[in-house]
Amino acid sequence: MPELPEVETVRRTLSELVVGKTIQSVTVSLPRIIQQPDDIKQFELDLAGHRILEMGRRGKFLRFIMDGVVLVSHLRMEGRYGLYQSSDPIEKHTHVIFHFTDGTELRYKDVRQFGTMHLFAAGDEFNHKPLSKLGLEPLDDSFTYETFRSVIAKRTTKIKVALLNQEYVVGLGNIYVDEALFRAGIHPETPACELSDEQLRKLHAMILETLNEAVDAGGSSIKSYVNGQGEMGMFQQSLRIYGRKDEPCVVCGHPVEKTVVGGRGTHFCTICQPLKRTSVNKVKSKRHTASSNPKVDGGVER
DNA sequence: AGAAGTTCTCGGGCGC
DNA sequence: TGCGCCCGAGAACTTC
Repeated sequence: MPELPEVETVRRTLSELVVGKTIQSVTVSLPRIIQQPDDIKQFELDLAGHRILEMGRRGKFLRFIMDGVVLVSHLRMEGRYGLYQSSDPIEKHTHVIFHFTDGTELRYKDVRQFGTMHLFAAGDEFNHKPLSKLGLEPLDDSFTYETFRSVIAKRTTKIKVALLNQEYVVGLGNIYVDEALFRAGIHPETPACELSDEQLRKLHAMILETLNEAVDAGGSSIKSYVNGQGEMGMFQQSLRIYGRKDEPCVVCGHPVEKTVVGGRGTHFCTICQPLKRTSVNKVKSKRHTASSNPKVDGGVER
């Protein structure tokens, strides 16, 4: 599925396509997509008559901000949105349709049926799952080296796994984690707590660089991802390590390796991203009271 | 057959 | 021993 750059691209596209439109009715043909409220009929009823004011994003979640309600949508692996005329034929794997008063409709398609939608009263969405426990927003001012280190540096898990955990930093998925680690020259299986200050700084910078470049390019398109207007993102051409198994490393020419880390296919270069077993553990300088959770929300409230 | 861009849940291990 | 945190494995589903 889309990671942050793809979701951001979809958000921008949907801003152009559906902001200002009023929902006349909603049709749900695959109930499992709707997580909140429990009752599908209630979901359909609660949305009818509402106007879309703005498109927001929190991590990989889209927010349809309406007058009084907010629809939180996650595309998971293969969810896609498209704007259609009501007369257009319904394509396969279309699970939710938002019928607008102007005769157009926004359709949600999802081959693997993993996507989710939650409906909340406006402003209440951040108080509940799935948005309540999300970590730092990497394109927000709150994503400084200091806040990044505060959530990552003490983790004993592999750095790739830590970066994929949305409770620490949001928006990174399998592609961009591999890309950022490659650019930073860090082996994906390095325990996060063994990274030097210098490595963490480099990693923080490369996460920003990779995500910003990808957003500017409109995201990547590995398989089924297409933005709201049906165009392919261009960043795929800029991927340096992801999907390049056995190809020569763009830096050193050594064949790119692929393994499994945290259950995910993982690409890396053994030369450019060495796994140091030396573990010259740097002393964790003054760690604050470990138990009192400093509540890192980095929320984009408003 | 196995893997595919994600996340949730469950259970075991570890430290306090 | 008990509790909480943390981590790894498996599951959710369809397609190629």
